[in-house]
Amino acid sequence: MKLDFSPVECCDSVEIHESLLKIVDEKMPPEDELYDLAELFKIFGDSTRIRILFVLFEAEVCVCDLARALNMTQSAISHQLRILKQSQLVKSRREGKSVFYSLADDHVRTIISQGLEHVEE
Amino acid sequence: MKLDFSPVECCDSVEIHESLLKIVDEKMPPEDELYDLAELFKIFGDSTRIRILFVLFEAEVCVCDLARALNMTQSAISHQLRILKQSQLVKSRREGKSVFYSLADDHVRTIISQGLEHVEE
DNA sequence: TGAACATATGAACGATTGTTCATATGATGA
DNA sequence: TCATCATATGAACAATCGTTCATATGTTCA
Repeated sequence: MKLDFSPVECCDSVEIHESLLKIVDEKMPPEDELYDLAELFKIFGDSTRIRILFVLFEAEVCVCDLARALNMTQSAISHQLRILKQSQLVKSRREGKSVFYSLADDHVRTIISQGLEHVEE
Repeated sequence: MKLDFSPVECCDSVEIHESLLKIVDEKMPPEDELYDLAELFKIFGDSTRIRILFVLFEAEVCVCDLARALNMTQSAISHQLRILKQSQLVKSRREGKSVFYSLADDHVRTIISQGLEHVEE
């Protein structure tokens, strides 16, 4: 990440450059928020997790059923559920031997359906 | 991905299992759509690309200014812009030696701000 | 308590990702 | 045409990711 603010600007427009820095300063969310945001979208960036979420949109489901419904191993699903839970997109509840997972809040639904709209057009 | 639909069901509730498969069949978007959706969110799952998009929310900018504003190499930015363009989140326009990038549509804004809401709470 | 079942988790693996470096392409103006 | 500036891109690298396998933890019931 080498940077050279030499007196001779590239794009030869110092003004645009200045106003750009102003934009970055004023409108760009703080570093940690950007990081969290990217981290959130990263969660949605895997089709296994998306499929899990689509199931949870409709019902509270235990790990074993989730695995069979999505045709994947229990371990793979469990690992992904852990990631979803750590990101607080999903919550769990134990009932006997089983653990039932459900959506943590309805925000997820909105984000995913916005994404779907973009993809479907 | 070995799966064993033995007669003895785990979670011992065949009914829930059946209704789950119904959900998956009826409510789950088709395979390729899920893939595209994950692919879309993957794009947002990197803070460099998010920062680029935040700048483009405010202005049409050339690669060189983008690189300086975000304090990154021209090459790194160019690579990411290519990804953003391939996903049709961003469009470009040549003006002399420079290439100016801008948002392809306002859908992006909505998706990102939904994400921000979730992160900020 | 011990067998059986449901879930969680650590290590290991191949696959994918983002950046860097070097260089190619494209445009301008002398 | 040549030098220069702006951008694009291919190869290489370390880092991260998702799955599998083996196994640990937790719960129930006999």
